[in-house]
Amino acid sequence: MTETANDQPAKRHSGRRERSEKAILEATRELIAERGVGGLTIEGVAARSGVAKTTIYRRWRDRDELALAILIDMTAAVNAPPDLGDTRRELLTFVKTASRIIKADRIVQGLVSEIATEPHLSRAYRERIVDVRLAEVKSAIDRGIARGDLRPDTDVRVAHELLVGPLFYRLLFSGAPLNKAHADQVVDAVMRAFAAR
Amino acid sequence: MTETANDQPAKRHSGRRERSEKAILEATRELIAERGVGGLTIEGVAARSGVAKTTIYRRWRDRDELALAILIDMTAAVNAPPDLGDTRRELLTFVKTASRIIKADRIVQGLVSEIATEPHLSRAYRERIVDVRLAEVKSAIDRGIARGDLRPDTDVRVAHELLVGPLFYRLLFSGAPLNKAHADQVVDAVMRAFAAR
Amino acid sequence: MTETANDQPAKRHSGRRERSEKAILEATRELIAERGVGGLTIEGVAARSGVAKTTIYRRWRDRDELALAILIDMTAAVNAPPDLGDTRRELLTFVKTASRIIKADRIVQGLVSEIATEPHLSRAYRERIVDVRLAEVKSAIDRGIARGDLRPDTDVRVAHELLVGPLFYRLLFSGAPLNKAHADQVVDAVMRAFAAR
Amino acid sequence: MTETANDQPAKRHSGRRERSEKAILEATRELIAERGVGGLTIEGVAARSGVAKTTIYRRWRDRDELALAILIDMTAAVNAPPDLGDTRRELLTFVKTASRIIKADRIVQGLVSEIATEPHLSRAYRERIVDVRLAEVKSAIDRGIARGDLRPDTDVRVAHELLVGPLFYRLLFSGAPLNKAHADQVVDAVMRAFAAR
DNA sequence: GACTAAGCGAGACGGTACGTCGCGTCTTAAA
DNA sequence: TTTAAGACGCGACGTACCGTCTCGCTTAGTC
Repeated sequence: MTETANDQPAKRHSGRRERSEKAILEATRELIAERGVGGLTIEGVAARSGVAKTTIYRRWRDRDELALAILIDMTAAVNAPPDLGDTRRELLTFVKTASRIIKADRIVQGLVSEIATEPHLSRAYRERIVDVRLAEVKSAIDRGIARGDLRPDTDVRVAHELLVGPLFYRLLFSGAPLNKAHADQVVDAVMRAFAAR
Repeated sequence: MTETANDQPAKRHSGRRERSEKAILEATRELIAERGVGGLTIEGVAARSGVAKTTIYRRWRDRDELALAILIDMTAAVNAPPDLGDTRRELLTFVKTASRIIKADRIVQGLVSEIATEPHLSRAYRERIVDVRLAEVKSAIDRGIARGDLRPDTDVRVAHELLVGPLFYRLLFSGAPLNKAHADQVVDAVMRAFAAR
Repeated sequence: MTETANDQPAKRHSGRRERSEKAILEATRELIAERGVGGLTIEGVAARSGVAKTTIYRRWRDRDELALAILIDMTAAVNAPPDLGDTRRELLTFVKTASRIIKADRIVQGLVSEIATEPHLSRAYRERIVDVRLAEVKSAIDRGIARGDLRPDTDVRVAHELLVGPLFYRLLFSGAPLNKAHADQVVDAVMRAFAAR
Repeated sequence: MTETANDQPAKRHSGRRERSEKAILEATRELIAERGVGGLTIEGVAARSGVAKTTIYRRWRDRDELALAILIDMTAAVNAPPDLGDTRRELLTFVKTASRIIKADRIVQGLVSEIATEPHLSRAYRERIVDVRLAEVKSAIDRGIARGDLRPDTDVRVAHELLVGPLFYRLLFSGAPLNKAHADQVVDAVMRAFAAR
């Protein structure tokens, strides 16, 4: 299944589709960055991207789906923390990465209500983000257990919630900063909560 | 019943004001319960309450402020857990109460984006809810420290986030259930994380 | 039921309604005159009149209703031909007036399909125009019968159709001119068709 | 039924062309019958006929041209009334045939505005229909004159208008029925209007 | 019997207008 | 003075079709 010379079988006919999709996503990202998710408008995207409104609606059902696509695109780009040989460092990396992502462009803040409310978006978010993150945490925790750092009965789901829940709480409600110190505190607490012995 | 000179001196405003305010809030609550925060509309409230739109705008700047009033009203109604003589039970009570409240009528889900986004609402939410909850947790934790259950350097803010963060994460993102078992798991983890010695 | 001094009971509150209605109708008339009924657009009317689209839709269900209002307004403005003492001259006056009206601004041409097709508009047109014209013809014919010019069993409805049918046929299909000579020919034919004896 | 060398020599173009044209016209007729001319849509025709939109546009400039093709096709199918030896009967046949045609599928009602409005369609309709009908009436009237039933100076054009004008007026505006009795009344009136002597 | 050009299906695209919703402002008359 | 009533300008929604425009595939008709 190696990619031989003839490798554009997917390029069906024109690249029109791809060109306009790129323009739409770029305009969307710009608008969100400038005015927040609340200022995201299909008409605005159409105007800025030079694409017809209809073309946007041909690909995304509505405003929220478009925003979700951006969100998933941004979020999914991050990879699992590798095996660093140090459980605490791995969890810290995870938390810091998560922090960085959820702060970006205030997209999460603007979309969380729709995600929590529209079954359609809930499912997409869960499958594309929550489950992926969970798997990342699981691999780190499994290594921690193997190293004898964490107790074998550690509940990955709860550990995940304890790691990221505080971040979202600060982001959405308390307004407290998401910084290195906080990440340290959270990881320390989780390490103690699930320490072996 | 003519308006004679000697009116009740305590009846400050008019009575009309209170009557219509009551009607507005009731209609708002009903609409949120029936159709969620997204289905809450000033026009709908006016129609259902028999009050003019103008009257609503006279009291609340906009849709979000009205919804926030309802949210704060509901949330603030809950009181601090009393001294039960048992740190774990006190924290569990706190978590279970918080669970119950945030699930109510899906108001939090519908409003979180606005809360996280509008500085106006952020501040109101922080002062009226976050700080109050934090104080409640603090009193429970202080008692826990005094009893020798928790370490004296326990960071109340982080402890609070670890207690409620998982709830919000489930509510808003993962969709996992908020039940007694989960509350137990979270409280156990926090107890271990901040156990004395 | 005479109009006494106090005669503006209908002027409910502001004249805003009337002002915007006037602006809408004026813009509509202009657009029809410039570009025909086919070029009549709610958005165009809104733009030209400085009135919001919603305000237009508040008064007329859609494009066709608005155009019909203009049509009826124009058409209904004409009155029955008076008793001229001469049957032929009365019928000729009727035909010439009808000619003039139906040519105006090409509104009839643009609307006829909708009138013939939408039950809603059909009924309005019939009640507001057809029946009125019929009554006008009837009074002329009745006088003609009384004068001994026309046969007593003249069918008014058919006579009416014979008088105006040719006009509409020229207007809509054959494109032949609607002028004095044609009016004469038509009236002469009708006079002969229903001559007494 | 294999395609041997000796295909019909007359089969000029390709066969594909004819096949898709047939499919288009059939779908068009069905759509008009089901939903009226207003419900006729190029996209609908393409969908129903299994033909690409492009193919339709290759043959007809737009929606109206396609509809007109159908209209002319239906209307032109009728032939001139033969010499029946009776002027009144011949005119009656003409009127009844015209009645039947113009009621069919409400096509005339739906198209009349376009016919009256688009110079392109006006001309086509005039040449393909009006003039043809006029010739038919002329031959009947010429025979009537020859027979001594009608006056020699009978204006064929006006007679035609008097015969069909009432039909169109009923069809498009008054909504009165097009039936045998009405045809009789119209023909009687025209016979009297142009009777010899 | 193979080659080549026309005809075709598919469907993406920019565009215009639709009719709707709810916003927040404003004006008036009654209470 | 406060209210109910409701008209208004406005911005955006998501939809329906329009007519145009590549694309490659199919299919005759010619060599």
